Amino acid sequence: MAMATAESERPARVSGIDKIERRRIALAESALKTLGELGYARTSLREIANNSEFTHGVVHYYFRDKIDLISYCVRYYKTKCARRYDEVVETAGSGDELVTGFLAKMIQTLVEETPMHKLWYDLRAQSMFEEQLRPDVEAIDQLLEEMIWRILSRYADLTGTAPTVDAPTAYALVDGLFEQAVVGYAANPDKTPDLLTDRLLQVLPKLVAA
Amino acid sequence: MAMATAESERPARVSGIDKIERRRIALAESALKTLGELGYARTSLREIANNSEFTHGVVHYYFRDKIDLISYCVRYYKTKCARRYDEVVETAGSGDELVTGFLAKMIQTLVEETPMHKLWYDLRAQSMFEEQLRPDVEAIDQLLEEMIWRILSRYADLTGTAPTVDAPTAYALVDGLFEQAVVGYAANPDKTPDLLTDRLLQVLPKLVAA
DNA sequence: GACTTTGTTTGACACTTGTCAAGAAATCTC
DNA sequence: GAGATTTCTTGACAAGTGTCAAACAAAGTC
Repeated sequence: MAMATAESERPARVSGIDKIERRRIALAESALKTLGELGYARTSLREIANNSEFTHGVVHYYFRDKIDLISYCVRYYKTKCARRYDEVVETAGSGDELVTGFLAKMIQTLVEETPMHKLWYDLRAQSMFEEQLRPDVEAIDQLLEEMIWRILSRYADLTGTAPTVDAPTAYALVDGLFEQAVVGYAANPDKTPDLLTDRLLQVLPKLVAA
Repeated sequence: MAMATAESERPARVSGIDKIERRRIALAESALKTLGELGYARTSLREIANNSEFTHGVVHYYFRDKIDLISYCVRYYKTKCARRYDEVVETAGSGDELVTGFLAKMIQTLVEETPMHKLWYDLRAQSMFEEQLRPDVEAIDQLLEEMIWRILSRYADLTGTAPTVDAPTAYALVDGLFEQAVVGYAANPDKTPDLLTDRLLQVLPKLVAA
């Protein structure tokens, strides 16, 4: 019973670490589901535990505190989302094909993973008030910026042009449109995907030039 | 004791409704101050009351419940922010002058009213989870969109061009850049204003064409 | 087998939250 | 002035929070 307040002490067992990591992932996945539905502010550790196969005590066995859990969730989440368009970027043979594939994937994730995107914008807002979230949020933002930049660069390549904005600008623009769509999706799930497509089609060509 | 003497501050007689409205505004202003600092999630009614000259019971005398207060705050806030650039739009005599004035005002509000902007992005995120906030948030979004559109239209006029994107698109783009700046301002208050200026200068000309 | 380590449940703690109500104080009405 | 009305304070409430720790179960080790 010496480890009740688990500091930086680690159970020195390799297979154990693996098992621990597995549990943490399971907890994180469950937490992400709840977080995506309720948002950061309204999600409690008990609620997370309730929507999982574990009890609320287990959460504290695997995570130091709430921020530690959320932090882990955010980091886990980021590994799943920033490579979403890689295949499209690599396989597209023309500018049009790239744009089409990119838009299709973006609409797909907007529709199928709405809760995750809502959570992301929520967490980014929370990071303005909760310093502990900032590093993780910044890291994801960086990843997303690079993701957009890969797409824009490739698009320029395929169309024999060059980007006319830098990476942070391109990301902010596309992200602005996407966030607008995520927010609007709640009120208008039917129209929103087409609107987003339309708007991106307006904008993308303006971000490159010969 | 203090009764007979100085009453310089107290308005002698105000009609009941007016007085109530005055109190609500005072409460709202106090609440906005606290909300801007702590964010929606971490702001309690008691905290609001503590940072004001009232006690926590008064809040419930003037507002039905918490959402009623926040709602009122949001509506009060919106009346103060969406006309921020009107003077610039009306007085600018050339495209350059308009852009310069617009950028100056935007940087100014970014720096001087950071908490309000943080709160706004927080509240917009919360509205995705809390339905009662949605109507107010939508109304503000609409106002901001119109504000941006007035600027872009005028800019087009002054430069003998026409906008090449529609109003929602223009708003999403500018808002994406501004939100990026608000989030970044916490980590990097020195560089951020210049970066935002630079990025807007990159983008604005692309939103009009002859 | 018995013993130790690891994992889990359960229940408690101290605290904060929104809400409300009873009464005090100030204000208004006559 | 006295009485009625509005405004405010205070204290309480039930519910929910993060956190922790002691009892319990399981698994691993000798």
